[in-house]
Amino acid sequence: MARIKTEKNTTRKDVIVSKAAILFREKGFKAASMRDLAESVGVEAASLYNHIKSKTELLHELCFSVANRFLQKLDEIESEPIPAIQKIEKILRFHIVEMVNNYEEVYVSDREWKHLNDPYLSNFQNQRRIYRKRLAAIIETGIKNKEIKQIDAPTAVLILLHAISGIESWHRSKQKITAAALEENMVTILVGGLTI
Amino acid sequence: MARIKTEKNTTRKDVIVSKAAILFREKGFKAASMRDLAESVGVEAASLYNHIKSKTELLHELCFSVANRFLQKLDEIESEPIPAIQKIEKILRFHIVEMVNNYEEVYVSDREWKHLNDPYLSNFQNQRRIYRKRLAAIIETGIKNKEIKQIDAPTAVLILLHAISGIESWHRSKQKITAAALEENMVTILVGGLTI
DNA sequence: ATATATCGCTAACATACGTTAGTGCAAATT
DNA sequence: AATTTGCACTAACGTATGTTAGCGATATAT
Repeated sequence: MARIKTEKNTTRKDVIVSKAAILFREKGFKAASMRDLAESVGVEAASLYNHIKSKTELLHELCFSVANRFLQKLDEIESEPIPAIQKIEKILRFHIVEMVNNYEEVYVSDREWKHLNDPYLSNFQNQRRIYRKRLAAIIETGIKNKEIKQIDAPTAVLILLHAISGIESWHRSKQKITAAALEENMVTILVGGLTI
Repeated sequence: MARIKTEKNTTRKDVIVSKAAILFREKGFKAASMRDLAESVGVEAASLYNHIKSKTELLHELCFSVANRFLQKLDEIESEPIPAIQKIEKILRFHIVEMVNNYEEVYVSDREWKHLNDPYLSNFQNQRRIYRKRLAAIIETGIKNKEIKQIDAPTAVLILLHAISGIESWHRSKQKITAAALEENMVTILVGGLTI
């Protein structure tokens, strides 16, 4: 009877959640079974339920912890007294760093939220919609101030966010450039594409 | 006993495949059941097997028909005697139009190929890898010819392809700009971001 | 009109799944 | 040292899943 090993300041639940992130990314939420998860944690499937309420709870946990991190950062950046295009660049860099360092969670939150159940589902979708609107508003400001090309702001947001999720391919690729180089390249192309 | 209705030049299998595309996009491959599909086709689940071999066959069909269309177009564009940046723009526009008009299939091919089985899986992954390398090669040429900024070509490819998959959000959004406007905006930002 | 192939139906299968109940050991608390 | 709590185990449940078998009706070909 080997217990789940925890490091300092991590509960057993944390261990399960982060193993779940890996699994959900690899296989997708639906295709990843609780028995898979149990194996990767080193325990029987039923034992997981001493720590979590349900499989979906794992997805909530992942999706909302990521969403909250991004929302908080947006609050912070929005209130800084800097030009719109610099705000966009900061947000972009934050997304990139998050996607590089917290790959599994961020990826799952981005791709698997469909499998949330109501009321969490509509909640998440709302947050997402609002988040994008706030980004679009920053871009609109940048357009008005002639920092940014005259483009459709929602389209620009969509490009930015999805381009970032492309870091998935970087993670999978064999011959990776460094994370720093990746960041600079992405900023060059994307901020360059927006700027007049 | 109502038969599956077919239009001219479409087999009953075609009907099933295209309904499957819709369903696989909505719910994901794993979460979409054959009983769901049967309902959307207007038939009992078992009846589907008079036309298809398996659920996975539906995914093959979708993934490879999309992949082949893109490969063929790339062949065509690669051999045109035009500057690299114009090739990239043409490919970009093709992707956008495909994603707009054949949304369901293209989306499924892009997001659900993980659930293919070998040997189809490795096959598909190979095609994908090669496709991206060919795009990267075009970009490299553009860089050498000083049409394109000095950037990491694979990163540029990753941005382009993933940005395009963002058209998913456009499809879902309530207040859509026109497809033509979407295309122009995307080209402006992305080609603009690459060009010196 | 008759024969044949097509195709949708019902019934059922084996399997995989998420999850619960109940037991007993080991760690934490007193 | 005694007691309580935490946690992993085995066993099993109900349900949903992909798929097959076999029957009968309808459309197609002769």
